[in-house]
Amino acid sequence: MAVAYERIADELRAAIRAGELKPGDKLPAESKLAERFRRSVPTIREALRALRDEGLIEKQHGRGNFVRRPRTPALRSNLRHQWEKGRAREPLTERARTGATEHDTGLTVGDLVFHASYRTIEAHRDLAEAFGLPEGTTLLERTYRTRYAAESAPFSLVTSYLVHDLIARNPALLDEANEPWPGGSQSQLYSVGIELDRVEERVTARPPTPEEAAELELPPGTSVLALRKTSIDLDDRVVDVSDVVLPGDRTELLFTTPLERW
Amino acid sequence: MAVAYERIADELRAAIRAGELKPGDKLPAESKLAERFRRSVPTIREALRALRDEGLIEKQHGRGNFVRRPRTPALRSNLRHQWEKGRAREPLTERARTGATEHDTGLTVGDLVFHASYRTIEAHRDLAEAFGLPEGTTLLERTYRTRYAAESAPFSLVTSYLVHDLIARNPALLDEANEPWPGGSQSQLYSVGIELDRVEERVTARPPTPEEAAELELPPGTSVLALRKTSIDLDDRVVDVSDVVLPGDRTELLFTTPLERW
DNA sequence: GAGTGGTCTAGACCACTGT
DNA sequence: CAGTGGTCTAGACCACTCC
Repeated sequence: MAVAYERIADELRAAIRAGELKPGDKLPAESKLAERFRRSVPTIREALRALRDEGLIEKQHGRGNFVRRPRTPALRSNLRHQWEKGRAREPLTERARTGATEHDTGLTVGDLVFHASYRTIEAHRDLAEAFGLPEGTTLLERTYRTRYAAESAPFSLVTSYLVHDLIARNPALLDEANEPWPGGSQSQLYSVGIELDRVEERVTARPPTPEEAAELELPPGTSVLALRKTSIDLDDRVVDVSDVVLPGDRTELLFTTPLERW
Repeated sequence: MAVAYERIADELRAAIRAGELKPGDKLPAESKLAERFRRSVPTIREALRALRDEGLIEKQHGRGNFVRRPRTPALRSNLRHQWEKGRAREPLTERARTGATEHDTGLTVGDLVFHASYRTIEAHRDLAEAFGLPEGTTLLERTYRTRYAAESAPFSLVTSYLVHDLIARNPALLDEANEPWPGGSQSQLYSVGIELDRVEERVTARPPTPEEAAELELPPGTSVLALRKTSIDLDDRVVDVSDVVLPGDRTELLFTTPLERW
């Protein structure tokens, strides 16, 4: 114990928690801290790295080290699924007005930039299990990015899988040029006669891969929420599996569980 | 670009992803890697740190660097809330048989070790907002730890808040010596005439604080799930607010959203 | 150009693991 | 004891930001 960089990190952490250093404040230069604590610069940097890994500070090359501001999180509620289900059978003009993300965020369609790309793949083991189908089943893989028009980073990375044979009845569903499909996935499934019974979402947290960190513009010292959404129809078939990666520091998932009366 | 430690990390990462280095495998010693890549040891360590921060490898002092094995996650389903509600009014003997965690995990009561401590506090702003009550309202703060008998680290850190005046009618609720209360929180609330209408859970992900990392025995390069559970009764009152911290690498949250029929 | 953080070196010494 | 990772030094040079 009593390792130098830990003592330094403890002291700075205490100052931040006590509010002596407020969000947005600049820390003294690394060379100044080295003088103050009578340690070499690399040792100071070790302490600062620990604080960065906790999400407490942010390093800005050429500018300094700053106390990080907590992010205001975007909300994603599971009520969106019921809302989307109600939307799915509405006339096109109504559906086109706004989507589930707009419903969650209170934004309008013009605030968001949307991109999708499709390809067909064969189910590997993980996906085959999720669908309850044999390995090698043909799937349609759809990759989605949505971002605020004013920001460069998308707020989620979505990969959705559909069983090719289930949706091939409506060829429009196989063409990415038809995205964004007004009314969302449930409307697409409705066009081939599928109605959802329930949605299951599995949530875990982990550090981002370098690819995810780059695409979501995540600073070091942040986590992602990994969400696997499984949509199940009235016949208990899994009709859609979606993997969603969300930045942990700017996303809040809200799940409401209604309870039956006594 | 083309920074030395990034190239080295990329090469090792590719080897792990390709399966050339399998989970549990030992990497070459840092000094060997330094020779192989013709770089100094600190540079190698920088690359290894990046891989550790991604959760790909694990450092073991005096032994070596190892490819990390994926953890098998414990499941926590929101169906537990309805299950607990049904349980709350059962006779004591029935309630004592098993709790919600046992329901989720399939374990029996003897597999788990439980600890609780109580104290009264005054609501600060964050909590007052969550309850929709004035700041300074007296709350009962309950801190819970549950762990597998065979493991030393708890699998969750739970802090629950109840409005003191709402539950004071039953003095047994104010004494931590009565924990674990058979049937859980909903049974406790039932003893003062409260029935829940719904449960709301807000989920975010972030790196652990050093205190959380120590208590949950989290290795560096892991994230936690931070869950705030709000219990709302039939009169739309918030009757319980619980903050739950779960290790991201060994927890999976499952939320099922049933949908109304067309 | 001054100030600041980013990368890297070459090596010392300590602490832990296993034989 | 040998092997390995953990901490730390003192300094060089590069890259970015801002005046």
